[in-house]
Amino acid sequence: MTAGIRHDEMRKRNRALVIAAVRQAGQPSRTEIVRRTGLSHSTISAIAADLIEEGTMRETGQGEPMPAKRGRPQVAIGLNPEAAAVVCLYLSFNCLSIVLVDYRGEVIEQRKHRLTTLALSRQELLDAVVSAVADIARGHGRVMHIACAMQGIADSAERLLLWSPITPHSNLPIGPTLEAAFRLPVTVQNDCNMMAVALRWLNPDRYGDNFIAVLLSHGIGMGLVLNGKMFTGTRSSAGEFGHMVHEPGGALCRCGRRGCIEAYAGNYAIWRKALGKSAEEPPVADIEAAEMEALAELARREDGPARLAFREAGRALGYGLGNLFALIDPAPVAVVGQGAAAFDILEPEIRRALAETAGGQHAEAISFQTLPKEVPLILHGAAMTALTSLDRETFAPGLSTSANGRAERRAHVA
Amino acid sequence: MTAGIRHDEMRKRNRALVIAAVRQAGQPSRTEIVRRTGLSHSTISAIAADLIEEGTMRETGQGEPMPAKRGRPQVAIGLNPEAAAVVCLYLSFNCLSIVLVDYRGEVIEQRKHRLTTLALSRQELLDAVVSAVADIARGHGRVMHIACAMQGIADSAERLLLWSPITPHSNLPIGPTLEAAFRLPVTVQNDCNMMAVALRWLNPDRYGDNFIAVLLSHGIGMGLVLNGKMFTGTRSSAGEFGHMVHEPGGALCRCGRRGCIEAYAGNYAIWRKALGKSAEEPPVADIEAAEMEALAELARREDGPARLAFREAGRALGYGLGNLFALIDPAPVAVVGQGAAAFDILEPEIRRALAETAGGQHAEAISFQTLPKEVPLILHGAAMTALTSLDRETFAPGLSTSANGRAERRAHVA
DNA sequence: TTCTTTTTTTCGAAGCTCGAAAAAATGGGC
DNA sequence: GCCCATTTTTTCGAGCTTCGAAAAAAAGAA
Repeated sequence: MTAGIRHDEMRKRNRALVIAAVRQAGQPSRTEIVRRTGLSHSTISAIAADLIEEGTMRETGQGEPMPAKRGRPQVAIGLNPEAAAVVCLYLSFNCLSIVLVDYRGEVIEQRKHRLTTLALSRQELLDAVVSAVADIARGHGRVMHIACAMQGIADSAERLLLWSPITPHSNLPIGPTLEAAFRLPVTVQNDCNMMAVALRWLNPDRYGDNFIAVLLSHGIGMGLVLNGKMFTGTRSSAGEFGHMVHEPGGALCRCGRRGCIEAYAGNYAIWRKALGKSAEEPPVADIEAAEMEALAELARREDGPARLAFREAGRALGYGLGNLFALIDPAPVAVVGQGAAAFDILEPEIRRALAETAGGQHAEAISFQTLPKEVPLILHGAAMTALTSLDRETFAPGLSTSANGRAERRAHVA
Repeated sequence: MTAGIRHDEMRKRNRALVIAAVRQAGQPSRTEIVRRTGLSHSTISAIAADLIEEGTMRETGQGEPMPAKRGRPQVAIGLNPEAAAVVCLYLSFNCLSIVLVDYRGEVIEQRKHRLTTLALSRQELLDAVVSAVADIARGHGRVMHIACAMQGIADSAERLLLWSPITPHSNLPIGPTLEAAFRLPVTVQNDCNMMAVALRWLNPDRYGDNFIAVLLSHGIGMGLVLNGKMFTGTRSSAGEFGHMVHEPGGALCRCGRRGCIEAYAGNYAIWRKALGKSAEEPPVADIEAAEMEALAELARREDGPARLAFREAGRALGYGLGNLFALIDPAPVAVVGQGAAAFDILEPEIRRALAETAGGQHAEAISFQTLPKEVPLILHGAAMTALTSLDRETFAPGLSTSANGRAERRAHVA
């Protein structure tokens, strides 16, 4: 049983709706917002006036040069870049990428720190993150949110990094640490989920209510959007696609179990097989991108263990996707990361395996898009997560009239 | 971009909220509704008065004898059983179960028709369904919805039975046929989804926002609730858990493919293996419940092919669940149908396999509940689906005041 | 019988959205 | 260069809805 709709909440929701419409449309006119939200001209006029006066939005002359029509020209409205800023960071193996983004979503500043994540102590790792944030936020007064994306299993509610391949430590309190240091709301999310969020913003036609983002890199990750919502099981991890069992008792996986998809399709698995090593060989910690590229080139050129390795990877991925599709019906797939660069080698085998599964009944109709660079995608997803959270929680509840007082009183009581 | 909230829609939603609260609580007082919905006393008083005047709800004296407290006694409110009735039917192998249910959810009448579904022509099957509905609805004027649950793959939007093991025909237009015959809204759903809906109503504490209902019977079916919503992929089928691949290229499945979970854990698979037949043997159409029961008894008593068959079934189920849990995190499981009666034999092997998967990290913590009888569950789920649909679409939009006219005009325009 | 307590209804206030009409801002035509 | 047509945006009054406070109702307790 959800709460009933109160009168003041209606305004709050409609404000949020207007902000969302502007964020999606870029620089819509009031009339365009009317069309998108279904609200009346009068209401949009009132809400827009409020939001402009509060500094959340601003009139931006003519955004795109509208086709010169007769009649009063439309006034474009955009989000005010100075209304807020957010810091987004992506913690991955030996690398901390960090960006400062304005309220519109434009990157203000961008840095990359190299660090040996496996060697750092708990405290050193936390310190590195805190100082990177402090560093990039320095001199920018309006930072209002910090969004963290990370490899591994995150607990979004508690904002912990439960487990990650990049560090031997578990239950890292990234969220609480940042919150204590900066007194700002912090979100902690799995990197693949952030990819999915980004894809949705970048290409809503293709990535609509149901789709899958697969990260093929040293490990295998997945972000799942189902029924129009990011799916994040009970924790924020879910989508442990890479650790579905492909062959019971099969190859040794980084997670210590056997036969996982990742143990056939992760970089380390392809590398291991291509170099003729045993499937029992413990996974190496990292492989240079150039080295994987060289293996792919070799596999393209000649028949041999390299080609076999990629084939086996494709087969594991195909069966895995087929099993997934059996559960959730076929949906568009985005293949992101290192593996996207070698997708030409993987694809035939993926489709062959898919065709043998229930989910792949029309295997040829399933559509893949490849995006080799994952980092910009992940950071963009984190930024949009942070910004939409601001939209809702900071800019929507602030009512301009006295109803505000009422809402606040209620909040204190509850 | 969803539609904005209009003023009249607020009332509509709050009316729906009140109806839902009453349906869940049974016979709440107005004060109890206030507590559940978070709306004010005045609002509840007004909405309740409207709904009672319209005949949707009624005051029902004291529902349960409230503990005699001081003060004005609470007046229990309940749904008016005469406000509507719905017909729910379940079409399964050789059997058509059908019930008439009042608006409160109580069964008024209940019948069971035997028919040889595999032998019937398209038209004969449709006619059988229509005449069964006409039969049970005769003399009950207020039937307002027909809900169909069926084995197989349903297209809920078009209300077709796309494919089913119970008939050689495909794309059966069950929904359109019933709609044409009775001029009533008709819903068509997969049987396992209806089980899940029912479980949620019967035990909301256990079956909350994420859980799994598995039907172990001649075939294997699954209903999935994720993020508090029935998950029904792009069509209403999804959850083809039984056709996830357990062993690539393995045993022959009823679907014609190889290695599906069902080809190890369906009744026909257990029977085939227990009787020492080859895994290549084409699946038989049906097996008597008594015969399966006898096999289970044999497996309990002595080591041998029967026990082996159940073990293999458990192993396939365990790996399948483990792979599912890898994707969606562990969740409570309800095991329904024939297989629930033999769950004592299956469980150890299920847990053993689970423990070898990523999703089964804490295999012993995953909790199973067994419910041997699936039919009442399926019919109850269909009834609740029909009734909540009525709640929303028939009783919530009917505003008592003149705002109604406005909403109707709008609906015509749109 | 009167007082206390709890539930339910009534009543006025405040806020929101809406439709219609007015105002604003521009291009087109003569 | 002026006036009209057209489109966008704002203004204004009406109509609902929710809410809080106070009153009314309906019992048990003293």
